Amino acid sequence: MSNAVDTRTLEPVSEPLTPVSRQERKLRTRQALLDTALELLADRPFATLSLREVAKGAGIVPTAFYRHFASMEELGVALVEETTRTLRGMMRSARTDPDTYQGMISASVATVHQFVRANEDHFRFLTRERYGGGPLARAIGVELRLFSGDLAIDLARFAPLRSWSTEDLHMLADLIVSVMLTTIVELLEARPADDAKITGTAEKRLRLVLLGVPHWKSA
Amino acid sequence: MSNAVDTRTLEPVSEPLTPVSRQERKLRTRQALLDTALELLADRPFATLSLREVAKGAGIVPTAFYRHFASMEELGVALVEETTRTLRGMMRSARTDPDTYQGMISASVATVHQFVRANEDHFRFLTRERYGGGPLARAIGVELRLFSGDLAIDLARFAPLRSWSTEDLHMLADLIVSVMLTTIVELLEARPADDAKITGTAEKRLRLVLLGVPHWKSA
DNA sequence: GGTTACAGTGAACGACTGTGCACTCAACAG
DNA sequence: CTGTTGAGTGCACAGTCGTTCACTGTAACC
Repeated sequence: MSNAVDTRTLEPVSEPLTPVSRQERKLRTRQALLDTALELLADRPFATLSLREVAKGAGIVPTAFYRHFASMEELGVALVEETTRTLRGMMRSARTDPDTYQGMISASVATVHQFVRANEDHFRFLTRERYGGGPLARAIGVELRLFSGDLAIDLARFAPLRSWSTEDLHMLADLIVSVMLTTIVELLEARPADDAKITGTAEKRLRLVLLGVPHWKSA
Repeated sequence: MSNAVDTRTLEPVSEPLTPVSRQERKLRTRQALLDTALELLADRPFATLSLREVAKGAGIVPTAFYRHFASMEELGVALVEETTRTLRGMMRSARTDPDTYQGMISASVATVHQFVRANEDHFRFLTRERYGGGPLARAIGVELRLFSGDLAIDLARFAPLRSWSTEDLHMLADLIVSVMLTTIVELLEARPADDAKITGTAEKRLRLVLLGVPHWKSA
């Protein structure tokens, strides 16, 4: 019930009695840059971030930014990688033994719910930039396709889907991913009080989709 | 096969022999502002547009912009209204007599395809800003919910859906809308050569969803 | 212990931003 | 015909932006 991944590490609690090595300091400022960027991104698109404010938020002077990234776009790519790790963690966590449909559905929705609430910034960034255009959207698109591909492979292990063509499996996986993305956006837009209703609807949608599976003919 | 809506009217072909009234000139510059904005938005989010470049594109000086909109945000809202008209036109065009599922599915997908290709800028703007945050995303969200509500009412007329609760009807409508949105994004990201494949997949997804309908129990 | 590598500094640049203000000049109302 | 209205102009302003360059101080290396 608590295998969420939290990457927030803004400040170490203890003073650096250990004088902290040089490269560790560097890594720390790099992470501070990523963290403040993600924080600022809570309510605006990436393209409106300025190098200067990210640097200021991380506590360094603007020009020092270049010691870590060649440009804001490069930071954006790093951000995609970081948030993508969360996504993969979620997938790993949701992978379950071929059980009943209903069990799989509610477990998956619960996992999504839990990861979204534990890493709101990451998912906000991902869903916001997914359709935002530019290189970030493309990078996220690639990642989501990989994700969907993995899901297709997982689905192939279920008995009723053994006979499906890989094309149809991908179609189903994409459908499920798009339902999940919709759910994620709904969660991010709502107050946590409405979580139960949203996850309930999500489960219904997935049930309806999977209800068609036994009657599918590829035509 | 050609009831698409094209709002592009950058320049009138004929010289204004009719001296054009004052308010008509004003409307024309206003439209020029909206048109250039939409054009610039083809490959970047709205938040990165500057008042100055929109004004320049419309052929007026920056300060004259304020004769038409109090701020860029107000122009954005007007843009949402404009693109939303296209969306409603699409819905009107897709409304069809309760026929076979398959007929309804392919007709709807064809309508979406046709409208997207005829108004790429509008749909690009809508899908880009839908998740972009800020007041525009909220305005678009409201509009999409209306759209989904209308669809739910239409769905209620189909025999197999007569007995469904309104809640479940909304769930189904949302599901269909999200499939359609996914399809729209795919169309906008792909070259027109791949249109057939994309619409084919879209039809499959809808077929699968509707296949579950007869077996649905709200549970 | 002397030297080097390098994260971070601070001033400066040219370009671009939104907005205020006084203006022009043609369509309109009386 | 005369006076008013208002879309569009031109200048000016105070900020912010990304990026340059020469610099400082210290951890790491031989």
